[in-house]
Amino acid sequence: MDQKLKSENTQKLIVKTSFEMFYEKGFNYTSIPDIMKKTKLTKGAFYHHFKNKLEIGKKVIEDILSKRIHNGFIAPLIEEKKRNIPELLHYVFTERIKSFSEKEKALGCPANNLINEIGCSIHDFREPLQNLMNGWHKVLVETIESGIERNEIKKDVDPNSAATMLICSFEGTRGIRKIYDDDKLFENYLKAVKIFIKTIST
Amino acid sequence: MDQKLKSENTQKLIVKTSFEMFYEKGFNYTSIPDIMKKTKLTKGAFYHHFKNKLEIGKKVIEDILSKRIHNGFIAPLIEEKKRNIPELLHYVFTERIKSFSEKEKALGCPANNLINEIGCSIHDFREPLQNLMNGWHKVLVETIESGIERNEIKKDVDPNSAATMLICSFEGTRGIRKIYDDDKLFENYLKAVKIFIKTIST
DNA sequence: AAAAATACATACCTTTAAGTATGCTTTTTT
DNA sequence: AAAAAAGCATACTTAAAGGTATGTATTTTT
Repeated sequence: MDQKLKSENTQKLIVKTSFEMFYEKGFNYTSIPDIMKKTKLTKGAFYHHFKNKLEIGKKVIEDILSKRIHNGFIAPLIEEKKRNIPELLHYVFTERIKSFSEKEKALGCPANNLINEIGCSIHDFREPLQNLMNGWHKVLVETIESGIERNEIKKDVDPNSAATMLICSFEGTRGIRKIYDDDKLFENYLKAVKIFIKTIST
Repeated sequence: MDQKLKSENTQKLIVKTSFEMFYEKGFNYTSIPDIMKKTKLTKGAFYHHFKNKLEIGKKVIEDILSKRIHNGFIAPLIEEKKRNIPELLHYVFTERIKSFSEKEKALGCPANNLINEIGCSIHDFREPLQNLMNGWHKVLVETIESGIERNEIKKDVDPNSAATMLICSFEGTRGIRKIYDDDKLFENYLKAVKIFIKTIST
Protein backbone atom coordinates (compact mmCIF):
# COMPACT_ATOMS: atom_id res chain seq x y z
CA MET A 1 0.00 0.00 0.00
CA ASP A 2 1.09 3.56 -0.66
CA GLN A 3 2.81 4.74 2.49
CA LYS A 4 1.32 8.21 2.50
CA LEU A 5 -2.15 6.79 2.25
CA LYS A 6 -1.49 4.37 5.03
CA SER A 7 -0.23 7.15 7.25
CA GLU A 8 -3.31 9.23 6.54
CA ASN A 9 -5.56 6.33 7.31
CA THR A 10 -4.03 5.59 10.68
CA GLN A 11 -4.10 9.27 11.56
CA LYS A 12 -7.75 9.44 10.64
CA LEU A 13 -8.41 6.31 12.66
CA ILE A 14 -6.68 7.76 15.70
CA VAL A 15 -8.48 11.09 15.39
CA LYS A 16 -11.84 9.44 14.90
CA THR A 17 -11.34 7.04 17.78
CA SER A 18 -10.13 9.86 20.00
CA PHE A 19 -13.24 11.84 19.18
CA GLU A 20 -15.50 8.93 20.02
CA MET A 21 -13.82 8.29 23.33
CA PHE A 22 -13.60 11.96 24.27
CA TYR A 23 -17.30 12.19 23.51
CA GLU A 24 -18.19 9.16 25.55
CA LYS A 25 -15.88 9.62 28.50
CA GLY A 26 -14.58 13.17 28.32
CA PHE A 27 -11.16 14.42 27.30
CA ASN A 28 -9.48 14.03 30.63
CA TYR A 29 -11.07 10.72 31.38
CA THR A 30 -9.69 9.23 28.18
CA SER A 31 -6.08 8.14 28.11
CA ILE A 32 -3.81 7.62 25.12
CA PRO A 33 -3.43 3.91 25.99
CA ASP A 34 -7.25 3.70 26.06
CA ILE A 35 -7.52 5.21 22.63
CA MET A 36 -4.82 3.07 21.14
CA LYS A 37 -6.30 -0.09 22.59
CA LYS A 38 -9.49 0.70 20.69
CA THR A 39 -7.64 1.34 17.44
CA LYS A 40 -5.73 -1.92 17.97
CA LEU A 41 -2.54 0.00 17.35
CA THR A 42 0.06 0.90 19.94
CA LYS A 43 1.47 3.93 21.64
CA GLY A 44 4.30 3.95 19.15
CA ALA A 45 1.85 4.68 16.39
CA PHE A 46 0.27 7.50 18.37
CA TYR A 47 3.45 9.32 19.21
CA HIS A 48 4.77 8.80 15.72
CA HIS A 49 1.89 10.81 14.30
CA PHE A 50 1.09 13.21 17.12
CA LYS A 51 3.21 15.26 19.46
CA ASN A 52 1.07 14.80 22.56
CA LYS A 53 -2.45 14.66 23.90
CA LEU A 54 -3.04 18.35 23.35
CA GLU A 55 -2.34 17.98 19.66
CA ILE A 56 -4.88 15.23 19.23
CA GLY A 57 -7.36 17.35 21.17
CA LYS A 58 -6.90 20.25 18.79
CA LYS A 59 -7.11 17.91 15.82
CA VAL A 60 -10.40 16.54 17.09
CA ILE A 61 -11.79 20.04 17.47
CA GLU A 62 -10.60 21.20 14.08
CA ASP A 63 -11.35 18.07 12.10
CA ILE A 64 -14.31 16.39 13.73
CA LEU A 65 -16.17 18.85 15.93
CA SER A 66 -16.01 21.57 13.30
CA LYS A 67 -17.35 19.22 10.69
CA ARG A 68 -20.17 18.10 12.94
CA ILE A 69 -21.25 21.63 13.71
CA HIS A 70 -20.92 22.48 10.06
CA ASN A 71 -22.95 19.57 8.80
CA GLY A 72 -25.60 19.85 11.47
CA PHE A 73 -26.05 23.56 11.93
CA ILE A 74 -24.21 25.61 9.35
CA ALA A 75 -24.71 23.75 6.09
CA PRO A 76 -28.51 23.57 6.39
CA LEU A 77 -28.57 27.34 6.81
CA ILE A 78 -26.38 28.00 3.81
CA GLU A 79 -27.75 25.40 1.46
CA GLU A 80 -31.40 26.10 1.93
CA LYS A 81 -31.37 29.85 1.88
CA LYS A 82 -34.25 29.77 -0.52
CA ARG A 83 -36.49 28.54 2.26
CA ASN A 84 -38.30 30.77 4.65
CA ILE A 85 -35.84 31.82 7.37
CA PRO A 86 -38.00 31.25 10.45
CA GLU A 87 -38.80 27.83 9.04
CA LEU A 88 -35.10 27.22 8.59
CA LEU A 89 -34.31 28.19 12.19
CA HIS A 90 -37.18 26.05 13.26
CA TYR A 91 -35.76 23.13 11.35
CA VAL A 92 -32.24 23.46 12.71
CA PHE A 93 -33.14 24.09 16.32
CA THR A 94 -36.18 21.92 16.80
CA GLU A 95 -36.60 19.33 14.08
CA ARG A 96 -33.02 18.19 14.26
CA ILE A 97 -33.07 17.72 18.01
CA LYS A 98 -35.94 15.32 17.59
CA SER A 99 -33.84 13.11 15.36
CA PHE A 100 -31.04 12.76 17.87
CA SER A 101 -30.12 9.23 18.80
CA GLU A 102 -30.40 8.15 22.40
CA LYS A 103 -26.65 8.33 22.59
CA GLU A 104 -26.54 11.89 21.32
CA LYS A 105 -29.20 12.84 23.81
CA ALA A 106 -27.41 11.18 26.71
CA LEU A 107 -23.98 12.50 25.84
CA GLY A 108 -24.82 16.05 24.83
CA CYS A 109 -22.96 18.14 22.29
CA PRO A 110 -19.33 17.10 21.98
CA ALA A 111 -18.18 20.66 21.33
CA ASN A 112 -20.05 22.07 24.28
CA ASN A 113 -18.85 19.20 26.45
CA LEU A 114 -15.27 20.03 25.63
CA ILE A 115 -15.82 23.73 26.23
CA ASN A 116 -17.25 23.01 29.61
CA GLU A 117 -14.85 20.30 30.61
CA ILE A 118 -11.81 22.24 29.62
CA GLY A 119 -12.99 25.70 30.47
CA CYS A 120 -9.94 27.80 30.95
CA SER A 121 -7.65 25.06 32.14
CA ILE A 122 -6.28 24.10 28.75
CA HIS A 123 -5.49 27.34 27.03
CA ASP A 124 -4.51 25.69 23.76
CA PHE A 125 -8.10 24.68 23.12
CA ARG A 126 -9.60 28.11 23.44
CA GLU A 127 -8.66 29.34 19.99
CA PRO A 128 -9.93 26.34 18.03
CA LEU A 129 -13.08 26.30 20.14
CA GLN A 130 -13.56 30.01 19.54
CA ASN A 131 -13.16 29.49 15.82
CA LEU A 132 -15.76 26.78 15.99
CA MET A 133 -18.33 28.80 17.88
CA ASN A 134 -17.61 32.03 16.01
CA GLY A 135 -18.14 30.27 12.71
CA TRP A 136 -21.47 28.94 13.82
CA HIS A 137 -22.57 32.23 15.29
CA LYS A 138 -21.53 34.15 12.19
CA VAL A 139 -23.57 32.06 9.78
CA LEU A 140 -26.54 32.24 12.08
CA VAL A 141 -26.26 36.03 12.22
CA GLU A 142 -26.10 36.21 8.45
CA THR A 143 -29.13 33.99 8.19
CA ILE A 144 -31.11 36.18 10.54
CA GLU A 145 -29.96 39.29 8.71
CA SER A 146 -31.14 37.92 5.43
CA GLY A 147 -34.39 37.09 7.17
CA ILE A 148 -34.73 40.72 8.12
CA GLU A 149 -34.00 41.82 4.57
CA ARG A 150 -36.62 39.47 3.25
CA ASN A 151 -39.06 40.76 5.80
CA GLU A 152 -39.43 37.39 7.45
CA ILE A 153 -37.75 38.49 10.68
CA LYS A 154 -38.75 41.63 12.53
CA LYS A 155 -36.63 44.66 11.75
CA ASP A 156 -35.95 45.50 15.39
CA VAL A 157 -34.38 42.11 16.08
CA ASP A 158 -30.69 42.19 16.90
CA PRO A 159 -29.24 39.34 14.84
CA ASN A 160 -26.24 38.96 17.13
CA SER A 161 -28.37 38.68 20.18
CA ALA A 162 -30.90 36.32 18.65
CA ALA A 163 -28.13 34.08 17.32
CA THR A 164 -26.49 33.93 20.73
CA MET A 165 -29.79 33.07 22.35
CA LEU A 166 -30.45 30.27 19.91
CA ILE A 167 -27.02 28.76 20.28
CA CYS A 168 -26.68 29.14 24.03
CA SER A 169 -30.12 27.90 24.92
CA PHE A 170 -29.62 24.95 22.63
CA GLU A 171 -26.25 24.06 24.11
CA GLY A 172 -27.37 24.77 27.64
CA THR A 173 -30.27 22.39 27.21
CA ARG A 174 -28.13 19.67 25.71
CA GLY A 175 -25.74 20.06 28.61
CA ILE A 176 -28.23 19.86 31.42
CA ARG A 177 -30.18 17.11 29.72
CA LYS A 178 -27.16 14.89 30.38
CA ILE A 179 -28.10 14.39 34.01
CA TYR A 180 -31.55 13.10 33.08
CA ASP A 181 -32.75 9.95 31.40
CA ASP A 182 -35.83 11.31 29.73
CA ASP A 183 -36.74 13.95 27.18
CA LYS A 184 -38.76 16.29 29.37
CA LEU A 185 -36.11 18.97 29.30
CA PHE A 186 -35.90 18.78 25.53
CA GLU A 187 -39.66 19.01 25.20
CA ASN A 188 -39.75 22.08 27.40
CA TYR A 189 -36.92 23.62 25.46
CA LEU A 190 -38.56 22.88 22.10
CA LYS A 191 -41.77 24.58 23.11
CA ALA A 192 -39.94 27.67 24.31
CA VAL A 193 -37.60 27.99 21.36
CA LYS A 194 -40.54 27.77 19.00
CA ILE A 195 -42.06 30.70 20.81
CA PHE A 196 -38.78 32.56 20.64
CA ILE A 197 -38.52 32.04 16.90
CA LYS A 198 -42.12 33.06 16.44
CA THR A 199 -41.47 36.19 18.49
CA ILE A 200 -38.64 37.36 16.28
CA SER A 201 -40.56 36.49 13.11
CA THR A 202 -42.81 38.92 11.28
CA MET B 1 -10.96 23.25 71.70
CA ASP B 2 -14.05 21.10 71.63
CA GLN B 3 -13.26 18.11 69.46
CA LYS B 4 -16.56 17.98 67.67
CA LEU B 5 -16.23 21.60 66.71
CA LYS B 6 -12.71 21.08 65.49
CA SER B 7 -13.80 18.16 63.37
CA GLU B 8 -16.61 20.20 61.87
CA ASN B 9 -14.26 23.04 61.11
CA THR B 10 -11.75 20.90 59.27
CA GLN B 11 -14.51 19.21 57.34
CA LYS B 12 -15.89 22.57 56.34
CA LEU B 13 -12.43 23.73 55.37
CA ILE B 14 -11.89 20.69 53.20
CA VAL B 15 -15.30 21.00 51.54
CA LYS B 16 -14.86 24.71 50.92
CA THR B 17 -11.35 24.28 49.56
CA SER B 18 -12.48 21.41 47.38
CA PHE B 19 -15.25 23.55 45.97
CA GLU B 20 -12.86 26.36 45.16
CA MET B 21 -10.42 24.09 43.43
CA PHE B 22 -13.08 22.13 41.56
CA TYR B 23 -14.44 25.46 40.40
CA GLU B 24 -11.10 26.79 39.28
CA LYS B 25 -9.62 23.66 37.78
CA GLY B 26 -12.46 21.18 37.38
CA PHE B 27 -13.24 18.09 39.39
CA ASN B 28 -10.98 15.71 37.58
CA TYR B 29 -8.15 18.18 37.27
CA THR B 30 -8.03 18.63 41.03
CA SER B 31 -6.32 15.99 43.12
CA ILE B 32 -6.76 15.22 46.78
CA PRO B 33 -3.09 16.09 47.46
CA ASP B 34 -3.73 19.43 45.70
CA ILE B 35 -6.68 20.17 47.92
CA MET B 36 -4.93 19.19 51.10
CA LYS B 37 -1.89 21.25 50.23
CA LYS B 38 -4.14 24.28 50.08
CA THR B 39 -5.79 23.49 53.40
CA LYS B 40 -2.31 22.96 54.90
CA LEU B 41 -3.53 19.67 56.25
CA THR B 42 -2.53 16.23 55.01
CA LYS B 43 -4.04 13.26 53.30
CA GLY B 44 -4.60 11.64 56.64
CA ALA B 45 -7.03 14.36 57.57
CA PHE B 46 -8.87 13.96 54.30
CA TYR B 47 -9.35 10.23 54.49
CA HIS B 48 -10.22 10.44 58.15
CA HIS B 49 -13.23 12.59 57.33
CA PHE B 50 -14.18 11.41 53.86
CA LYS B 51 -14.39 8.00 52.27
CA ASN B 52 -13.03 8.99 48.89
CA LYS B 53 -13.06 11.63 46.17
CA LEU B 54 -16.62 10.84 45.14
CA GLU B 55 -17.86 11.59 48.62
CA ILE B 56 -16.27 15.02 48.70
CA GLY B 57 -17.72 15.66 45.25
CA LYS B 58 -21.21 14.89 46.49
CA LYS B 59 -20.64 16.96 49.61
CA VAL B 60 -19.61 19.92 47.47
CA ILE B 61 -22.74 19.57 45.36
CA GLU B 62 -25.05 19.21 48.34
CA ASP B 63 -23.46 21.75 50.65
CA ILE B 64 -21.92 24.42 48.46
CA LEU B 65 -23.44 24.31 44.99
CA SER B 66 -26.96 23.94 46.34
CA LYS B 67 -26.45 26.87 48.62
CA ARG B 68 -25.08 29.01 45.82
CA ILE B 69 -27.99 28.25 43.52
CA HIS B 70 -30.35 28.81 46.40
CA ASN B 71 -28.90 32.14 47.45
CA GLY B 72 -28.51 33.43 43.93
CA PHE B 73 -31.55 32.16 42.12
CA ILE B 74 -34.09 30.61 44.42
CA ALA B 75 -34.15 32.84 47.48
CA PRO B 76 -34.70 36.05 45.50
CA LEU B 77 -37.74 34.46 43.90
CA ILE B 78 -39.23 33.29 47.17
CA GLU B 79 -38.42 36.28 49.30
CA GLU B 80 -39.61 38.95 46.99
CA LYS B 81 -42.83 37.45 45.80
CA LYS B 82 -44.55 40.73 46.43
CA ARG B 83 -42.67 42.23 43.51
CA ASN B 84 -43.86 42.11 39.98
CA ILE B 85 -42.94 38.69 38.54
CA PRO B 86 -41.49 39.78 35.20
CA GLU B 87 -39.38 42.28 37.11
CA LEU B 88 -38.26 39.53 39.42
CA LEU B 89 -37.25 37.29 36.52
CA HIS B 90 -35.54 40.24 34.99
CA TYR B 91 -33.62 40.82 38.17
CA VAL B 92 -32.49 37.24 38.60
CA PHE B 93 -31.54 36.58 35.00
CA THR B 94 -30.14 39.90 33.90
CA GLU B 95 -29.28 42.20 36.78
CA ARG B 96 -27.44 39.52 38.69
CA ILE B 97 -25.29 38.53 35.74
CA LYS B 98 -24.05 42.08 35.51
CA SER B 99 -22.76 41.91 39.06
CA PHE B 100 -20.65 38.85 38.42
CA SER B 101 -16.98 39.15 39.24
CA GLU B 102 -14.43 38.65 36.49
CA LYS B 103 -13.66 35.30 38.03
CA GLU B 104 -17.27 34.20 37.97
CA LYS B 105 -17.52 35.28 34.37
CA ALA B 106 -14.36 33.47 33.37
CA LEU B 107 -15.13 30.28 35.27
CA GLY B 108 -18.82 29.92 34.54
CA CYS B 109 -21.38 28.33 36.81
CA PRO B 110 -19.83 25.74 39.11
CA ALA B 111 -22.92 23.54 39.01
CA ASN B 112 -23.16 23.60 35.25
CA ASN B 113 -19.44 23.01 34.97
CA LEU B 114 -19.74 19.89 37.03
CA ILE B 115 -22.74 18.68 35.08
CA ASN B 116 -20.86 19.09 31.86
CA GLU B 117 -17.54 17.80 33.04
CA ILE B 118 -18.98 14.73 34.65
CA GLY B 119 -21.83 14.09 32.28
CA CYS B 120 -22.71 10.47 32.60
CA SER B 121 -19.29 9.24 33.60
CA ILE B 122 -19.74 9.56 37.34
CA HIS B 123 -23.15 8.14 38.07
CA ASP B 124 -23.03 9.04 41.74
CA PHE B 125 -23.27 12.71 40.93
CA ARG B 126 -26.40 12.52 38.85
CA GLU B 127 -28.84 12.34 41.72
CA PRO B 128 -27.48 15.28 43.73
CA LEU B 129 -27.18 17.29 40.53
CA GLN B 130 -30.73 16.41 39.58
CA ASN B 131 -31.94 17.49 43.00
CA LEU B 132 -30.12 20.76 42.53
CA MET B 133 -31.54 21.52 39.12
CA ASN B 134 -35.01 20.22 39.93
CA GLY B 135 -35.17 22.46 42.96
CA TRP B 136 -34.26 25.48 40.93
CA HIS B 137 -36.65 24.60 38.14
CA LYS B 138 -39.50 23.96 40.54
CA VAL B 139 -39.29 27.32 42.24
CA LEU B 140 -39.03 29.04 38.90
CA VAL B 141 -42.12 27.23 37.67
CA GLU B 142 -44.02 28.26 40.79
CA THR B 143 -42.92 31.83 40.32
CA ILE B 144 -44.13 31.87 36.75
CA GLU B 145 -47.41 30.24 37.77
CA SER B 146 -48.02 32.87 40.36
CA GLY B 147 -47.21 35.42 37.68
CA ILE B 148 -49.97 33.94 35.55
CA GLU B 149 -52.40 34.04 38.46
CA ARG B 150 -51.57 37.66 39.07
CA ASN B 151 -52.03 38.39 35.41
CA GLU B 152 -48.46 39.51 35.00
CA ILE B 153 -47.53 36.58 32.78
CA LYS B 154 -49.56 35.57 29.75
CA LYS B 155 -52.06 32.79 30.37
CA ASP B 156 -50.93 30.68 27.45
CA VAL B 157 -47.35 30.48 28.72
CA ASP B 158 -46.22 27.02 29.77
CA PRO B 159 -44.41 27.60 33.07
CA ASN B 160 -42.36 24.44 32.71
CA SER B 161 -41.17 25.37 29.30
CA ALA B 162 -40.42 28.99 30.15
CA ALA B 163 -38.50 27.97 33.25
CA THR B 164 -36.42 25.50 31.28
CA MET B 165 -35.65 28.12 28.68
CA LEU B 166 -34.55 30.62 31.30
CA ILE B 167 -32.31 28.17 33.10
CA CYS B 168 -30.83 26.50 30.05
CA SER B 169 -30.12 29.66 28.10
CA PHE B 170 -28.53 31.16 31.19
CA GLU B 171 -26.35 28.16 31.84
CA GLY B 172 -25.54 27.69 28.19
CA THR B 173 -24.35 31.25 27.97
CA ARG B 174 -22.24 31.00 31.08
CA GLY B 175 -20.70 27.84 29.70
CA ILE B 176 -19.77 29.14 26.28
CA ARG B 177 -18.64 32.47 27.66
CA LYS B 178 -15.76 30.58 29.27
CA ILE B 179 -13.86 30.38 26.01
CA TYR B 180 -13.96 34.15 25.58
CA ASP B 181 -12.30 37.01 27.42
CA ASP B 182 -14.95 39.63 26.91
CA ASP B 183 -18.59 40.18 27.72
CA LYS B 184 -20.02 40.26 24.21
CA LEU B 185 -21.76 36.93 24.63
CA PHE B 186 -23.31 38.07 27.90
CA GLU B 187 -24.50 41.30 26.33
CA ASN B 188 -26.11 39.41 23.48
CA TYR B 189 -27.73 37.02 25.90
CA LEU B 190 -29.01 39.80 28.12
CA LYS B 191 -30.69 41.54 25.23
CA ALA B 192 -32.38 38.34 24.10
CA VAL B 193 -33.53 37.18 27.50
CA LYS B 194 -35.09 40.56 28.14
CA ILE B 195 -37.08 40.07 24.98
CA PHE B 196 -38.03 36.59 26.05
CA ILE B 197 -39.27 37.80 29.41
CA LYS B 198 -41.16 40.62 27.75
CA THR B 199 -42.72 38.13 25.37
CA ILE B 200 -44.14 35.97 28.11
CA SER B 201 -45.31 38.99 30.12
CA THR B 202 -48.72 40.55 29.77
C1' DA C 1 -6.28 8.05 86.39
C1' DA C 2 -6.79 4.51 82.81
C1' DA C 3 -8.92 3.17 78.61
C1' DA C 4 -10.91 4.31 74.49
C1' DA C 5 -11.73 7.05 70.82
C1' DT C 6 -10.85 10.98 67.89
C1' DA C 7 -8.01 14.03 64.80
C1' DC C 8 -4.57 14.11 62.12
C1' DA C 9 0.44 13.12 60.19
C1' DT C 10 3.74 10.13 57.95
C1' DA C 11 5.03 6.61 55.20
C1' DC C 12 3.77 3.50 52.07
C1' DC C 13 1.48 0.73 48.15
C1' DT C 14 -0.56 0.16 43.64
C1' DT C 15 -2.06 1.71 39.48
C1' DT C 16 -1.94 4.28 35.59
C1' DA C 17 -0.96 8.15 33.05
C1' DA C 18 2.11 10.78 29.64
C1' DG C 19 5.90 10.49 27.22
C1' DT C 20 10.62 8.47 25.45
C1' DA C 21 14.07 5.30 23.52
C1' DT C 22 14.89 1.77 20.70
C1' DG C 23 14.27 -1.81 17.49
C1' DC C 24 12.11 -4.10 13.56
C1' DT C 25 9.75 -4.15 9.09
C1' DT C 26 8.19 -2.19 4.99
C1' DT C 27 8.44 1.67 1.56
C1' DT C 28 10.64 5.05 -0.79
C1' DT C 29 14.48 7.26 -2.61
C1' DT C 30 18.87 7.38 -4.93
C1' DA D 1 20.55 -2.92 -4.98
C1' DA D 2 21.90 0.04 -1.16
C1' DA D 3 20.69 3.76 1.78
C1' DA D 4 17.40 6.37 3.92
C1' DA D 5 13.24 7.16 5.85
C1' DA D 6 8.65 6.12 7.32
C1' DG D 7 5.29 3.29 10.06
C1' DC D 8 4.70 1.09 13.91
C1' DA D 9 5.68 -2.19 18.11
C1' DT D 10 7.99 -3.10 22.44
C1' DA D 11 10.04 -1.89 26.47
C1' DC D 12 11.03 1.52 29.50
C1' DT D 13 11.00 5.89 32.57
C1' DT D 14 8.96 9.18 35.44
C1' DA D 15 5.45 11.35 37.82
C1' DA D 16 1.45 11.56 40.17
C1' DA D 17 -2.83 9.94 41.30
C1' DG D 18 -6.06 7.44 44.70
C1' DG D 19 -6.06 5.05 48.58
C1' DT D 20 -4.23 2.31 52.86
C1' DA D 21 -1.64 1.27 57.06
C1' DT D 22 0.21 2.85 60.88
C1' DG D 23 1.83 5.97 64.33
C1' DT D 24 1.10 9.83 67.67
C1' DA D 25 -0.91 13.49 70.22
C1' DT D 26 -5.03 15.16 72.17
C1' DT D 27 -9.82 14.61 73.91
C1' DT D 28 -13.36 12.23 75.74
C1' DT D 29 -15.30 8.66 78.31
C1' DT D 30 -15.51 5.60 82.20
